[in-house]
Parts: sequence; structure tokens; C-alpha cells
Amino acid sequence: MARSSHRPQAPSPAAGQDESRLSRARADALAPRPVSLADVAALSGVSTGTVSRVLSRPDMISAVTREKVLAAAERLGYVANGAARALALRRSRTIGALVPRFGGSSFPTLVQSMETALAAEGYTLLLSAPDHARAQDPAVLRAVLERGVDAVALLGAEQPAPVFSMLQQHGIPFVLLWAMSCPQGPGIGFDEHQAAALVVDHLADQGHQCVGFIGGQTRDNERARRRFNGLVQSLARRGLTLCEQAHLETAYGFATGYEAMHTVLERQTPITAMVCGNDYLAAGALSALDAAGVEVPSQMSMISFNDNDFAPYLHPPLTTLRLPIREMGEAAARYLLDSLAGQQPAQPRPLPLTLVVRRSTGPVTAA
Amino acid sequence: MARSSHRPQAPSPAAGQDESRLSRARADALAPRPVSLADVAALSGVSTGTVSRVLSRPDMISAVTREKVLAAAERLGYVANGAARALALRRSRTIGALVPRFGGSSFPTLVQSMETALAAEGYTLLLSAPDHARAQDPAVLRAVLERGVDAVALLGAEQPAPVFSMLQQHGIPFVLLWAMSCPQGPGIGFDEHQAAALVVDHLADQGHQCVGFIGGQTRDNERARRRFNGLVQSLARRGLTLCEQAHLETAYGFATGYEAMHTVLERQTPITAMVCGNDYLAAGALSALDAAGVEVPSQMSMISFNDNDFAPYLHPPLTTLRLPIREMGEAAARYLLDSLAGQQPAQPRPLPLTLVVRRSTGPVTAA
DNA sequence: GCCGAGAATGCAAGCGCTTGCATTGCGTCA
DNA sequence: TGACGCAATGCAAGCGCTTGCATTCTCGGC
Repeated sequence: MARSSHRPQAPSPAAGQDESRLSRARADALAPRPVSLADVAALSGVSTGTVSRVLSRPDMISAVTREKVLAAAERLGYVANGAARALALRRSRTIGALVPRFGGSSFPTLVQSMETALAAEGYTLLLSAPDHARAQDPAVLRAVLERGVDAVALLGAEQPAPVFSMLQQHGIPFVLLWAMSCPQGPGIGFDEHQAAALVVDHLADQGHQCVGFIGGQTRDNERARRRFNGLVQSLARRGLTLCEQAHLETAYGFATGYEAMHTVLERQTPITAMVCGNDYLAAGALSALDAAGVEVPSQMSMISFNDNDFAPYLHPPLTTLRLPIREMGEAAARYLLDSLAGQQPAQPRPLPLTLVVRRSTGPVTAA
Repeated sequence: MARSSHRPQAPSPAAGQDESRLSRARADALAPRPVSLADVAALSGVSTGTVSRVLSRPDMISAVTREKVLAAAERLGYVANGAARALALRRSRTIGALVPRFGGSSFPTLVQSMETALAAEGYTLLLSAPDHARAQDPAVLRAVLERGVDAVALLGAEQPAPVFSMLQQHGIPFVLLWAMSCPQGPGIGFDEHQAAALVVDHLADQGHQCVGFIGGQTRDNERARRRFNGLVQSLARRGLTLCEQAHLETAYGFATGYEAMHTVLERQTPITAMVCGNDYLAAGALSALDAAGVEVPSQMSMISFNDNDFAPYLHPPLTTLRLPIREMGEAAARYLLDSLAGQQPAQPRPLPLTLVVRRSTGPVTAA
């Protein structure tokens, strides 16, 4: 596609092929030069300034000029150059999201709800989903900042120090997703203790005394750590015991949940209920129980966290604590948009939690 | 944070506080002006051109200067301004992804694998996940183009005409995800007929004669349509019949799958196997069978498409055709990167399919 | 009929970075 | 020792858009 021969019937700008235009044409004969403001201006016989104003503040321009310009823009298929705009405006209407590689369905949901809320305000999401190894690397944030984002959402409160200093130095608003009231910055999340309390209360109310827990690795996952801590406290409060033989940590996933449950069953522990760190683990665990012929909930109750979409379709349908994932994304978007609008954003509040009781939990039955 | 008092010890550019600087300082006294190339240049006593070259083509610059510049950049915490770079370079190393609102887990997986492959080459993903209503709106693409992406990935071959003309006019490379050999442009996908054939062959080999199908809405979903068409052809080829009473279309989802299966059961059809359009539908359908006390696979076989992560943990574990989702994302990224590198990208080939046989299918048993 | 006030538009200076070309400073060779 | 070539750097012109300020035009009021 030789560019010169392919330019649409756009009349060449006023003075007709001035020198710089020509040399440019030579330079990149391959790529068609996109239509610029100047082209629109030339076609409609006004200055670029006027075209710019028509596009950004139409009421500043007389109706007749406006129509002329819009017609020209339409005819040329003008699409603004975001880089130039960002450079002049010093903002890009783009928000960076730094979310570790989506594991299950929580992070995609989170990202998507943010994207939706931002799109409604004309913002776009720049996604960075580093894998575990890169997740803590400040270079990832740096790459995002170089793209000129106006604000950033990060998953979790535990970021390396340079992350916060970079954000501060650039004066970039940010939020920490899945975190609450942390000193490092505004956290959008829920109350992990309340979550644990709801779960434990449910089990206690059903008469369970001794329970197991299959959770995520607490070593390199602050969220798993908080969940475990919350659980331990709630158990203590209600006087239940966590059977150490039935307490395992493993990566979040179906297969790992299966394996863990299998291991626990082999150990012949006295537990009457199993708590899983999320629904993936629980689904795997249920599958292991099924395979072992253990009846749920009559022989063993199962409860977990998240309320993923598949939870009602497990065997049996899973009792689980619904986490406000979508709400988190929306709250994060709202917070960032407010910050960018120069308003003091409302102090983020813990988002509401609900226990969804299905058929995987039941009262302890006399053995 | 009044900017002037907070500038680090960066010597102010040469002439010391020239006028434009001052007026700018007044303009946005709130935001600290980010460190620019000029600041680094001033601190290291070279020109901006040199700094730029140190950063982009280090071997062009003498070691001593290079070190000096790098030290200054480090000291000031310099982060390049992507907008300016994009403007000068006329490319942004950003790729747009236009993927309808993620429903289940396929699209997130797809997006993520693209992101990973692009990140490895220094590209970033700009995500646009319009909901169904906006999905076909060319304005969405326009917004993405305005962000200055270098290339675009779109889901599906059926895009409104303006989409293709915009892409062509801008000379933006693009791919169509989940599509194959379509006239509109390069499609990255798999052979839907082969997929159906693998499924039907499996059923036929087990002696099934009369099957049902719960699929996605073919009206507004080209992928559902292709799946259905492929199935019909394969059934005909193997001489199986699709029981019309057991053929329903519904939105993809667990709940809808449950409802659909429930309806089919009420109709008392003679089918011995049910094909579902994807694993979500199948999971819901399995749940309905479980609730109705229908044994799988002895009374009814169940098979579907996708091999989502939860498929092995359903009750019973689901036989399903594995779709190459990750591979699609990677192939798309590769294709776009090649195009951008100016190489003629290899003609995309249909990606490989595998039937994953688990326990939800079995031979027809004498009733 | 003239003047001043707006309203509408043009002008041009940036925004921060890249890069072709000019310039400088060497070492080298005759 | 002088001219020349090359390597290292400086210079400055953009990239396309926004926007403060200057300019022009149009009226209404006297």
C-alpha cells in the first residue's frame, strides 16, 4: 500500500504539499499517514485550534463552523491521536491495573467490573497481569507508568517500597485492591475478620466443635494469611478447635484441593467440618469426599469463601461466604475517578459480606 | 506539595528558571512536575539527545557519559513519558483487545495468555470489555484507536463494517479471535467442524443414536452458531439424530443449563446423550440430572465443549472437548507482534483440539 | 454613525521525546 | 605537522494536540 497513492480524497493541506509533508511522505511511504487535526482544519477552512475546540468544547464555537468541522472530520474519518492529546493535556484517561496473573475467576471479575465502571466515565484500563515471579517487581509498575496512566490499582497491600515511592513521586492516585485500612494507602476491600466470623458462627451454630482448614499458602500470599488469621481468631472466640492434622496449606486450585482433602481423609482426623480458603479448593475437596464415599454434609460439612459462579452446581451445592468482588472493582474505579476529578474521595469502607448457605453444611449428626 | 519547593536537587535547567518554567509552576502548583529527560540531561551535563540515546541505544554513547547519565536518571527517579515517546515514535507498544464482557472463564484466559505473550516483548494490553450492548459499537474501537494502540485483537469475525474500514484506514494490524479463515481478516481459532466431529464420533462409538443439544443463542452469537452447524453436520455424517424436543438454545451459564436440562427431562425424550455447548451449560445440566435422580452416564451421557478448569470436579467428571484457549491468545499475540515487526506473519493455522474423556459419557445400556 | 463589549476565531507556544544532520575533538597517516 | 576520518555529542525540527492571548467581527446603545 504505497501511502501517497492511497490517501483518500482528502484535499492535501492548504499550501499543497509543503516541504515537511513531502519529506514525511518519503520517510514512511509504507504507513498511510493518519488523518490529523490539521487535515480536518484544512478541509473545513478553519484553524486547528478551532477544530480542537469543536471537538472538546463545542458550545464555544458557532453552530455553522461546528457543523462544517464535524462534517469534515466525519468525511475524513478523523480519529484523535491520543499520544498528542495526552502530551498536551498531561493526562491520558487511562488507568493501570496491576493484578497478578488471573488465577481463578475472582481477578477477572474484579478487573472486569473496574473496566466497566471506568468505561462509563470515558476511562480505559491498561492491564498488566504479571505472573508470580514478576508480580513484586517494581519494573512492572514502571512500565505501566511509562504508558502514562493517570492512576493505578494494585492488588494487595504488600508492595515493595519502591512502588509506593514511585507512585508518590509521580503524584499518581492509586488504590490497593483486596486490602483494608492499611498504612500504605487507600485499601478497597472487606473485613476479613467479619468474614471468618460469619463462617465460624455458622459452623458453631450447627454444633461443630473440631474443624479442619485447607487454605492458600500464607507465606507468599498476604490474602491467604489474613484469611487464616481471621479464622483462627474466630474459632477461638467461639471455642472451636482447629485440628492440626486437618490443617493444610496448598496453592489455590481444584486439583490441590482434591489432594489436600485426600490427605486429610487418610489421616483419620476427628473433624466434622472442613473450611476451605476458597471455592476452588472446596470443589476439589468435595470431589475427594465423593470419591471416598464420604457423605456431605451428614458425615462432613464443607464451607468456603468466595461464592464463585459454580458453587451452586457442585455436589452438593456449596455453602460459601460471598465476597464482594464486583463491588470491589466498582469501588476502586469510583475512588480513582473521584481522585482524578480532584474531589476528596470518600474514605473507603469495608464492603458487605453475606454467607450463602447451601447444602454442603449441616448439623453434626451422632456418629 | 508546592512543586517549586519540592523539586529535588536537580539543578534547574541551564538558564535557571526561565520564564516558561515559572509560568508552568504556577499553573499546576499542586502536581509535582515529573522528572523529564531535560532534568536528567541538566543533571548529567549533556544534551537531551544524548540522554535519549543512552536510554534507547546505549552502545552509541561512550561508557563514561553513559554511566553519568544513568546515574543521574537513577538519582532523579526518571520515568519516561510514554505519550511524548509515542508521539515522536508514532507507535506506542500497546495493543488493544476488544473482548466482550468476560462471561465464563474462556475470555479471561484468552486475554491473559495474550497479555503474557505480549508482555514478553515489551508490549502492553489495553483492555476494552464492552458489555453485550456496546460490543458491536464501532465507537468502542474508536476509543481504543484514540488511545494510540499499535494493533488490535477483536473477538469474532462478525464485526460491523465500519470497524474494518477504520482499521484499514489507520493501517492497524488486527486479528480476529475465535475465528478461522474468514474473508474479513486473519482469524485465530480452531476448526469447529473437527470439534463437532470429535464429539459426535465419541458418542457414536458408544452406541448413542439419538441425542439432545443445549447450545448458546445462535441468533446473536456467531460462535454458538458455528458450533451448532458443525454439530448438525457431524451428526448427519454419522447417522445420529438430533431429537428436536431435546434441542434448546439458551444463554451460556450454569443456571440456564440447569433450567434447560430440567425442561428436557420433563419432556420425556428418548435421548441417551446430551451435548452441551460449553462446560457451564453442562455443569448446570449435570446438576439438574443429579436433582432428578438420573444416573450419569448409565442413564444419560453428558458431553460438552471447552474443558474448563472445573470440568474434572463435576459430578461425575465431565467428558469435554478441550479448546485451545491459551494457544489462541498466544497465537494472536505472535501474529500481531510479527506484523508489527514488519514480518509477513505466518498464515494462522487451526489450533489443535483434543477430546478429554472422563466419566460423564459411557456406552448405551439396555434400558 | 461611532464606540465598546462580547463572541468567535486565529495564532503560536508549548507538552517531552526522537533523530537526522552539523559540529567537535581525536587519533592517524603521509 | 597538517589534513582527514571517525566517534561522540549537540542542535533543533518535528510528532499532533490544547489553550492563553491577540485579533477580528458583530451588534446594540447613544
